[in-house]
Amino acid sequence: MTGGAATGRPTIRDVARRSGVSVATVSRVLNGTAPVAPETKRRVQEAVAALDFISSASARTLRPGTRSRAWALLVDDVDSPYFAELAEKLDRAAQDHGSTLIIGATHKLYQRERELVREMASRRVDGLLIAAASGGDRRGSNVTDPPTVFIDRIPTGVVADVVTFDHYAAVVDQVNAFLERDRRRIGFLGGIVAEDPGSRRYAAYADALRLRGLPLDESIISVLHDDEQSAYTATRELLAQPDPPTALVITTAQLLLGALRAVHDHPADVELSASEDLRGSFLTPVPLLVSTPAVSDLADRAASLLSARIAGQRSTVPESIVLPVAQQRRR
Amino acid sequence: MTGGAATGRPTIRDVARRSGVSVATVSRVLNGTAPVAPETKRRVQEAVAALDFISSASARTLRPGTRSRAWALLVDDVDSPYFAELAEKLDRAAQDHGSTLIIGATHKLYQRERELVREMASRRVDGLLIAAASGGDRRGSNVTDPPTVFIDRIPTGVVADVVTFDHYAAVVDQVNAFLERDRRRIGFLGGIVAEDPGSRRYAAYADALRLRGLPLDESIISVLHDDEQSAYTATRELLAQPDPPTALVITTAQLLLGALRAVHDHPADVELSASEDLRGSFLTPVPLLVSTPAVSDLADRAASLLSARIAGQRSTVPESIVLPVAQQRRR
DNA sequence: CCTTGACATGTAAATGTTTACATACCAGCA
DNA sequence: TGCTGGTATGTAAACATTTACATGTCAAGG
Repeated sequence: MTGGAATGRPTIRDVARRSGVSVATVSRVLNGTAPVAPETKRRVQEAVAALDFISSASARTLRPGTRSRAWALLVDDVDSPYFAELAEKLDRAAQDHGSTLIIGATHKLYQRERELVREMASRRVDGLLIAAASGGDRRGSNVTDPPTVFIDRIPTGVVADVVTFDHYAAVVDQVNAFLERDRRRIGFLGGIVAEDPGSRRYAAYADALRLRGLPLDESIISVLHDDEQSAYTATRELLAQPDPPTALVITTAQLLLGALRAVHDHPADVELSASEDLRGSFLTPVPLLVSTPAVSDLADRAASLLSARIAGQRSTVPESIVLPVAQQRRR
Repeated sequence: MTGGAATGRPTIRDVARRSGVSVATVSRVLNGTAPVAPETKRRVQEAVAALDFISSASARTLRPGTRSRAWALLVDDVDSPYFAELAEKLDRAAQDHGSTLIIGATHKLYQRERELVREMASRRVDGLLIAAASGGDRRGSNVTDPPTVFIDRIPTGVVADVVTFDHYAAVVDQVNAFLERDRRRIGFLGGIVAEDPGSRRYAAYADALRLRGLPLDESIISVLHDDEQSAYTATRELLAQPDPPTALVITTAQLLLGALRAVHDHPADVELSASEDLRGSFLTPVPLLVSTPAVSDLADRAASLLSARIAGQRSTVPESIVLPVAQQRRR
């Protein structure tokens, strides 16, 4: 039994013993921080291989001034299509910076988000990427928190680095596109999320109509839970009215899915637009305009902003980056 | 400046100093491991709150016999629809077990997978969930590795815990469903992945045909890269032949997407089946039968198997769980 | 009054790694 | 010979936390 402690993993001491040198020398071989005689180096490497030694990140991180080489990403849910692309890009970015990405899902519970922030702080992550709803107020969060970048969510009560899309302009574009196609009775289908970016989208819808002198008609506005079934029901009800909308502005992918199912099951003369895309949206039975935010750009910007913060200047004034959103016609 | 080391975070010493007790007492208050006088406890908690003290997971994990309370999940890519559901469930499961899930993407590179396994070992995760392609041979991996459960991938060269779906039976069911509907000229569209589960699916397709006395016709079998564009082209070519297939067995969601786009753009008398579903698949222009594996069951089984391994019996014989796959008609 | 034991708290060792500092050796040179 | 300086290596402290062990106080029971 050469083995170290209860974990069963060999330690640097085991390697040192086996190769007949001190732990310092082993460390130097491992990190190449100082010259080591070729013969010694060979013996150490042999021992490392034989024992399958893997140094403990915990012990390494313990020393002051050392990075944990871990980034944390907080999202609402892991299984949203928007998240998938974001996580993919951020994972690559973190990897490019030699770090591991730790993902936490808040399920839109602010309480859970706070827990996760502490959890990540406990793991001493080098940086925090928050793409979660963050319903609560962030005031009072300590300055000793790790550097944080908010992604597509504008936090309340704190000035921080933010990278976001211009969701407002995107919805305005959608409304204008409808008007150009002579669709003037434009309804709205959105989630009840009071937070960003849902609120920005509704504001854009309302403002765009007002600007064109069109009335804001509550009978064709539906604000509901962000799930497919609710959207299905709501769409059917909206379209079954005496004077139904001829176009619908939809916010999320979930809602789009429900609306598509509704018009698929019960054809209607309506056009749709959505702020999130869906794989397979080209199969739409009705004309559809979707926003295709460049999520990979978003991720890149967030990653480089974060890595800059980690690298140094925490005193600099917070940055706020707003990316434009393109629209794509699916039919 | 009460602050501790370079990280800027207060340490347990800072809390001790501020509340006028020893570090041991602070630890006891934090963990409730021993009785502490009410007044003392109050003072400590006050100091903890004032300093926003969060104990270092690294330091805690250092002691032998201590869990890191982290699980690692290795997947091919973060942005596959199959992964999303899996990760969501496993994240919840890990949380239920008081652990954090760390996700790593291998991008189907075996080299990267090996790196990640070491990386996770370095972070001393309590358990490893591998849902990645694992093209390589796992022989020689050290016994001191953390407890590992393979998810929907049967590793070569090692006996380990495995939870998987009966993909073979699923494809056989698909073929039989076609035959019942008098579709006898059944083609195949699959990824070139030599590994599991792609290989199992092709075997099932071939066996099912053979069993019914049908020929294996290479002109309606297409094995290609697992991306949408390849599938689009391949589908068009298959259907443009003199004697085109009247049905297509498709493996992945990516391929299904391409095939759907092809038959959407160029209608044909063909029926499809797929081993993975797609949100919005109900919009299919042709009859479609999809496998709907109960991913949440898979995740649950994997999680409880892993947690059992972590809890104790590593010597027990490896378990192999195979879950059945249901089929759903989308049209 | 002395002993016993419960309870509250402190001291210090231990965990795995890195690194500042010390040591040892050896060649070159005055 | 004695010094200098470079190279290879060892020693031990530091990091943040937990915990075995020690210490001290106090009340109850003899």
